[in-house]
Amino acid sequence: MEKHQTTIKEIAQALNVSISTVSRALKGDPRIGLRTTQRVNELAKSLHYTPNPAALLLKNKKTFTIGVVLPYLKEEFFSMAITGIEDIISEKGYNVFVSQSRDSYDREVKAIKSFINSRVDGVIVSLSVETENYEHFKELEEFGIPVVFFDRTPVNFPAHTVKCNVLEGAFQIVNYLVSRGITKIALINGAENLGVCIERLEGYSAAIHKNGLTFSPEYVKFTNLTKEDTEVKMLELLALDDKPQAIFAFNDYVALDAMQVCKQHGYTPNKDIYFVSFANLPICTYMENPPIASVEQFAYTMGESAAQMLIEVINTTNTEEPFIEVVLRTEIRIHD
Amino acid sequence: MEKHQTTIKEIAQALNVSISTVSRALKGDPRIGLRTTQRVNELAKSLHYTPNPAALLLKNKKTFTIGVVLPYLKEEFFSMAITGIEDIISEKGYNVFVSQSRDSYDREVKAIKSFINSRVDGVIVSLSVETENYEHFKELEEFGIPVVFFDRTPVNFPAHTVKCNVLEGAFQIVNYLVSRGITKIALINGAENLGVCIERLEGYSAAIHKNGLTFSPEYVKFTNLTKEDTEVKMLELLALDDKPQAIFAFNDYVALDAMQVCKQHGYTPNKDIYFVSFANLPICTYMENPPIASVEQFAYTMGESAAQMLIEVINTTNTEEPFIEVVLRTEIRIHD
DNA sequence: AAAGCCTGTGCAAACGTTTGCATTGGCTTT
DNA sequence: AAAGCCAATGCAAACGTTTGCACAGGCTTT
Repeated sequence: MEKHQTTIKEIAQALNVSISTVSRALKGDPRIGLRTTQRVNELAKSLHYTPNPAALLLKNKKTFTIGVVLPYLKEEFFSMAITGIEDIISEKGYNVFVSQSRDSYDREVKAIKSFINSRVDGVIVSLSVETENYEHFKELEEFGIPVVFFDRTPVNFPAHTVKCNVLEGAFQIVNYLVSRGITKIALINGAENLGVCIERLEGYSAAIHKNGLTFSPEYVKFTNLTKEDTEVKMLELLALDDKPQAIFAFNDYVALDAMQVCKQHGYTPNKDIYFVSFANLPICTYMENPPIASVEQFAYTMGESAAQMLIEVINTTNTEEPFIEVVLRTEIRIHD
Repeated sequence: MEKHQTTIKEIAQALNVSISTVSRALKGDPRIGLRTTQRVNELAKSLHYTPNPAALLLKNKKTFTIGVVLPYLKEEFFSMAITGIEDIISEKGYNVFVSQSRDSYDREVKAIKSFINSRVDGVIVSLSVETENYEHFKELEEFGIPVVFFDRTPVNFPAHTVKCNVLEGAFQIVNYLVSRGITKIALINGAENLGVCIERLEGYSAAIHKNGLTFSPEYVKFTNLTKEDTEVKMLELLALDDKPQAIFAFNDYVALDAMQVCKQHGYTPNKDIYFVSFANLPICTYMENPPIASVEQFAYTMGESAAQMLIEVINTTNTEEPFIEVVLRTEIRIHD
């Protein structure tokens, strides 16, 4: 009903001073007399005055809004990351637009365009599996909107990034398996266009070689992360003459999907076939049979760190800064 | 680097016409000549013109932005609901601000205040467990910002709401247990100030009475939804002389926490003690031992429906509309 | 007592749009 | 050939702020 929003002008009229006096009084400008400043602030408070953000933007060219595009909120890794982002960003007085790409390139592009339209001050992205083309981020650049990528970062496209040391994590976890006497280790990786997948593969093969094992291409599968595709790839592994003793999965979701296939075919996960993965989702603590080890991803920290970095970049006037890359340390967790 | 954003004014100068002509041409005003309209649109496109939202807001008093506050994104119910919201809202050209209350009243209030500051066109809320006081929503009302509540709706506070028929669902699921010959049924409910909890209790006791069983107060517990509190309440139930044969949990998360306590004390869930719950999270399909039955919550549909309702309310000029209440039908799912 | 100097305030332009109300000029009427 | 008309366009105010500059009046200097 009371659709009315108080303006500076009304305060000015009520107090019989000029608009500029009110404006200055509200931000504590020392040129305004103490008495006036007080009266203005009191009235503003009692009238529930809040500055109109549109007017501010028009003057300041700043929306105090950032956009976040990530694959799926329902994946605990991402919902935790966004919590980290939210905590940092809201502390600095910003708001967060959230958009899910659901691993679709088109949705990701649409989200970015919409962020451009609403003139966000910056964008945080974790790429969809489908994304191979980075034109939409170049467009962002043309508008002077900075971007920070986290976890799923682009390949051959210099940018501000936050990720964990995937290569090292993959290396360590494969090493761990070998140390337990397991030598036939398969990898169910994500799509090859994601940097994090390439690094997993590199870490995996480095560990294989370092331990004097032979790298078998038929042990390396790529899934597009859907349950269906993961099932297909797992079945292929089970159909091999020389079945793997352990599966290193792209993340816990892939591991869970793969484990189901095992069960359906009479194998007991982590007994007949061991599983390890990336992510270490809290939800796994509820499982009967979680992967026996996983590489911690520090989702919350990654979100915080990306947000922190974005704020810094936004506040940097010098536009020709070099790109910042943060790599979080690696930790592997043993679950049994 | 190219921080510049094209304005209508620049297009006007380049084409040697007035600003108003450009403005009208861009929106296809029939008063502008075909030739001019074409030239304007071409240039606008090649210059990547997008209208400045601040200027639009200043004129139209509309941000095409809505705010969503909900407890935890990491709970699958909420992340699915927000997907439904996003789908509807983005289709209508709106953007979504997301904020998590993490079941804290203070955070919820802060989120609402921040939405007021940024002049969102509407707000969708699912209450925190702590919320008993609705002043912050009254403030929203004073600013003429409509609110729609979903799932966790307020008590004794008339508002637009979307929820499922919790009472009926609770009734049916308790009935189901009784039909399997189980008569000693405990309820681990959420906090009493949430309407959805009151309804669970009502449905539970209705089913108890209808089946001629006696209602035992010591079988009814309230948890603040934290793992710790749920554990305490579950232990209390296990300590009873007359232990319950089945637990009806507030939702799947509470059920999972309670089941862990069972296991730690040597009881096998769904064998020694049966579990049923609300929510039916997809993640439960990965569990060894999911609750044997759950009440479907239709998270995505609820989100869609809330968003749809909000858009309608926003577009209603008549501010004195009665409050709309949508109640989704109930379905229970049997898992064994 | 004139000159200068603070202190406190106001004016008006600017930000990028939209829109009610002119204004222009060519064409059709009579 | 004057009057009138319509199509096409332009002017300027308004939305709520910020801010460089100007101004008034009282006070201190000489």
